[in-house]
Amino acid sequence: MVGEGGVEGLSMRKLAAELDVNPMSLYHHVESKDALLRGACTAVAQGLALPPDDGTPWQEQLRALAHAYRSIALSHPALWSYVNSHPDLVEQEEGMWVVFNRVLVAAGVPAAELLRIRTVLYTFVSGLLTAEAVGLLAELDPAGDAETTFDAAVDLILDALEARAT
Amino acid sequence: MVGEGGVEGLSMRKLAAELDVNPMSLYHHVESKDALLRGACTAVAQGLALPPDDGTPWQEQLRALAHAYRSIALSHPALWSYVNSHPDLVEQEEGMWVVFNRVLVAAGVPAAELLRIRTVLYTFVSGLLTAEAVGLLAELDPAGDAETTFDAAVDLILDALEARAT
DNA sequence: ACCTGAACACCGTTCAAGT
DNA sequence: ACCTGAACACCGTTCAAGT
Repeated sequence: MVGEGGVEGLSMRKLAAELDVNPMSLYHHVESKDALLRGACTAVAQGLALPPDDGTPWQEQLRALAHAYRSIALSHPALWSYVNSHPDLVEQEEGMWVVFNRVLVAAGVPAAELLRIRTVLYTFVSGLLTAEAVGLLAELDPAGDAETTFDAAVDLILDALEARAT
Repeated sequence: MVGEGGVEGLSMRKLAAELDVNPMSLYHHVESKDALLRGACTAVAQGLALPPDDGTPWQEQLRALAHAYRSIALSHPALWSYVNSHPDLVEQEEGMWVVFNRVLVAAGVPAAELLRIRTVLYTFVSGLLTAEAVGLLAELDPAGDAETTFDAAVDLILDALEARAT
């Protein structure tokens, strides 16, 4: 909500100015700039629309999870890149990891490899979204449409998982 | 070389202090802090060991390229994360993209999909390396070894490419 | 309990002045 | 051609003092 403007141009002083208040008054409601950003991150993370555990095939659920994640990530690119450089914040996304596990198990990933595969797939998607958020995607594939590229990426992951299951 | 110490704690003033010189003297040799960082980035990028075009199978060449990239990326994590948020710097890695193209063509990727596949694979690997550089990898998969995780990731990509080729 | 002004220790960068 | 000091417009944060 605050970082809506630019990227990381948020400053306590500007924020205070926008709120018509003394910069130092902020420190009565938040411990530090980092604490404020963390709060904002967990707030937007709440908006992640996790696919329910109905009977739909795992492929569809994985696709749904990926798109839900893309949706919130790109809704606040600045905050998301902040999350991505703060491991503890990523790990804190409890619900997501639970759903991710469930889907991968359904996909036939053996328990011994679950953590590794999950981590690899998460960082893969995370890398693509970072590229999109930062404008790298448009630079590397100017003719391509971001959404279809994302779909292609998810397809590629599904291919790999299915190849691995057999 | 300069950013060896921490992450982005490099400041023109500290750098000048370390060089026992007036902070403002630096601006006679470099246009700005950004220009300096760009210079450093292209300097380390020179060290990328591209796999030669001998007859070795594309799988091996792709693996070699991936590991070479990981090697320079992790040798200067701070600079690399700087590169990753500056699309023009990424694109500038001419030689790498040429080799990447050659390998993907050898892997049977049709010309029409080359750019998209290449972009997706690059951002995938980039995401994993970012996770490793920032400590996210260790947090998400504490028991895992970073190198074997990277190998697994490359294997997954090879699986997907092979599945796609048939 | 909340707010405030002054202050501290930093930034990147400009610019006029020196050698 | 190179260096320099002072200055500008910023940061996040502390702290003593106010209401």
